[in-house]
Order: sequence, then structure tokens, then C-alpha cells
Amino acid sequence: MYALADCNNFFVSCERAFQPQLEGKAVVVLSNNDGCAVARSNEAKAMGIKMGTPFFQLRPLVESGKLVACSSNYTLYGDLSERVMRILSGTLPGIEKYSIDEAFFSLDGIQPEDYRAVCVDLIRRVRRGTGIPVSIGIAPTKTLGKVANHFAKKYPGYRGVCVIDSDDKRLKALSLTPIDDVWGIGWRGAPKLMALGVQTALDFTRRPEAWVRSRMGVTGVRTWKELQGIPAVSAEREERRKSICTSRSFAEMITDKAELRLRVSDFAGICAQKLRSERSAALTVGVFAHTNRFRDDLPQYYPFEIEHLDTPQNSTQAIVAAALRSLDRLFREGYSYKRAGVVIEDIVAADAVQLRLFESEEEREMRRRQDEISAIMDKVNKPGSNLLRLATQRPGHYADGIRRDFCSPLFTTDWNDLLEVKG
DNA sequence: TCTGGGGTCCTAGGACCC
DNA sequence: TCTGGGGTCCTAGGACCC
Repeated sequence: MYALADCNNFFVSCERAFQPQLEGKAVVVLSNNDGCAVARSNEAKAMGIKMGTPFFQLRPLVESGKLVACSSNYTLYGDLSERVMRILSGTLPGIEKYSIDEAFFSLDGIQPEDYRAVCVDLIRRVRRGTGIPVSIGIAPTKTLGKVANHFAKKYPGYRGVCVIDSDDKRLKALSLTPIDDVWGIGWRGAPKLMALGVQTALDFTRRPEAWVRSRMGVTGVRTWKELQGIPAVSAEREERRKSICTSRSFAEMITDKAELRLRVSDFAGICAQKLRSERSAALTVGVFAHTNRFRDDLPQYYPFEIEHLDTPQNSTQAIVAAALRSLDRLFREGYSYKRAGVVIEDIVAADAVQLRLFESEEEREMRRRQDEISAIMDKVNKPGSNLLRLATQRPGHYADGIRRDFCSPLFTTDWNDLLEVKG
């Protein structure tokens, strides 16, 4: 049996963990630049506030005191996520972190009659240790675990734990699950299925496999099997990420190439830092820039350019230089850029780098020095800081230039601490 | 005025091979 | 008038997840 532990309204719960006065109130957490709602408390959901609602539409509610808005504070959420995961993995073996706020684990070795008690206790300990409320769904497949988790959250009677351990329970649960709530059926698939007469997860499982295959592809068949209790979603993810992306929307639109170069340098620098922190190196550096897609009155442009390195690298200098070459190729005057990003691909282990056959002595020496400089930067810079940086990068904190009008204090990280030089 | 960010996997079609 | 068949690999774009 699989168990899925999922934090309730995670970002909101993180804010509440340090601001108990938010308990019981309608709260939303906003995306970067206070753009739109990315997390909602149950009270906010009950008010009909949808995921992704732009903040300017919520502002009246905030001003009249009916709703509290928080700017997002990802450092805080990452920190609390780590603590939650630590408690979970300290209790049960074989935990698989699936996202910032959820993890799968196996219940092998636990007697079925003890599932509930073990999980209720786990929830209590996470709550006591972090302040974060968690729900757990238990079922023979991950997709059914998601379904069970849904019920655990929805009905207080379950006290946070819902078990699907018989066919009766499975069929009952599926009949109560709308098809668009099913994990793996997205915003394109759901309307398509509903038009074909599939309203619930149960309807879906009653279609023949070939019917599903021809309309929803192999991923649809996987979901179809999982809902019947046949595991079809692979157990483990790879330990090394296949791509790394750093991108931001800008508070203001950027028309100036020099300004865009600064921002892209920052993004590339963060990517390089992430690469090194995972002891990885990469062969491909891509850059994209977007105009503001909501401004019909302005010309639109969505370029993407890739640069291949001749040997995998992870130094800030190499990654930033490659990104800037791509930017120079894609940049066009006359557009107002609202968002840009750097994407790293073809990632390999840094200690297994395949060297070039005909690399010159000078090239090798340059790479060695760049790696050395990056190592020093990593020693001096704390996460999120670029105290020591390239001249092509902006001074200051990475969050500069992002609007965060409703940011909570940095409860688990201190500003001065970020600026303190190690050693 | 104001609309997020970071990932994975699948597929169809093209390039290339013999 | 006539122009093979069977593969693999790569890539861009789409769909999905949180």
C-alpha cells in the first residue's frame, strides 16, 4: 500500500505557523510580484477565490478586511518543507518526496489494522514539530492515494487519514470523484472526457482500455489502470534533475538591452549555483524572454535561444557567458520584455565530465581557474545572496526588483545572516 | 495599472542510416 | 511512366504536475 502525505494549503499554513492570528481567517498567498493567488486557506476557497486569481481583482476584499494577502516567501516555505520531510522520513522508511508539500511512502511492514493509528500519530507529530497540518491518503496505487488524500482533507470525520483498502471503498470513492479531480487528467483532458459522457472517475474506469488508449494516449491508460488498483506509475524518480530553470517576471517591463543582460546574468548565476550544489555540470544553456502576453496593444515576441558548451561546465562564468551569447542572439529592439529566464539542460555528474580530446592547455587552465573562482563564490555567498558576483550581475539581494508588498518577516532566515561573510 | 515559477514525460515528424 | 523498406535518434511542442 502507498501512503501520500500532503500538507494542507501549504503556503498559507507556513504563514500561519508563524502568525497564529491568521488562523480561522481567509488568507491567500500571492505569486512573485504579488501577481496572483497561488495558495488559499479553506476560508478563502469557500469565498469562491480561485487558484491563479490576479491580485488586482482581490484588492477590494483585502482593503475591506475580508481577506488577508501574503507575498510569497519561498525561503520560509522551503525551510518548513525540509522540517516536515525530516519528521516523515525519520518515522517511515522509503519516503519519496514528490513536491515541496507532499511525499509518498510505503507502508510495508505495518499491519493493515495499524495504518490509521500510525498515520494519525504521524500527523500529530508533524503538527507539533512544525505547525503544519498534513493529510494522509492510503491506497494500493499512487493515483488512488491521491483520491484518498482528497477525502481525508474534505471530511473532518476522517481526522486527516483516509484508507481505500477494499473494492467497495474504491468504487464508492471513484463514484464521488469528478473526472477533473483525478491526478493525471488535466484541464485539456477533463472537458474532452466530459463531452464523451465521462463525468466521474468511476465512469472513466468503465471504458475499455482501447477506448482510453485512442483518446488519452499511454498516460491516460496509466491513470485508468491506477484507478483500478493496478500500479502503473513508476515508483521512483531519478535522483539527478534533467533540467534547471530560473526565471522571473519583472515588476516593470524592460526595453533596455543592458538591463536585460543584468537580469539574465543573475538568472544564469543562480542556475550555476544550483548546478554546483547538486554536484552537476551541464552542456546546454538556453535563454528565453517574453513580452507581456496580457498586453494586446503591444507587439508580442517569445524568443528562445540555445547555446551548447563543448564540455559540461558549472562555473558561474561559463554559464553566464553562454547565457549572454544566447541573449545577444535573441534580443530585438522595440519590444517590452516582461519575463525572462535561463534553462539548463543535458545535465551530468560533475565528477564524471567527459573532457574534449583536443582541448588546449590554455582552455584547460581557464576552466580550472573558473571552477576555482566559483568554489570561492560558493564559500562566501550564502544561499540567495550574491555578495561576491560577476561584474555583469546586479548587486544586492536576489529578491530585489520583485514586488512583495505583503511579505512576512524572514522568520527562519535573517537578512544580516545572508550578508555575513563566512570565514 | 495590476495576471507565477519549476519541473517531467510523451509524441509526431524530420533527419539520418543501411 | 516510373521512385523501397525498415530502423534509430533528435527535437519541438504539448500535456501534465505542484
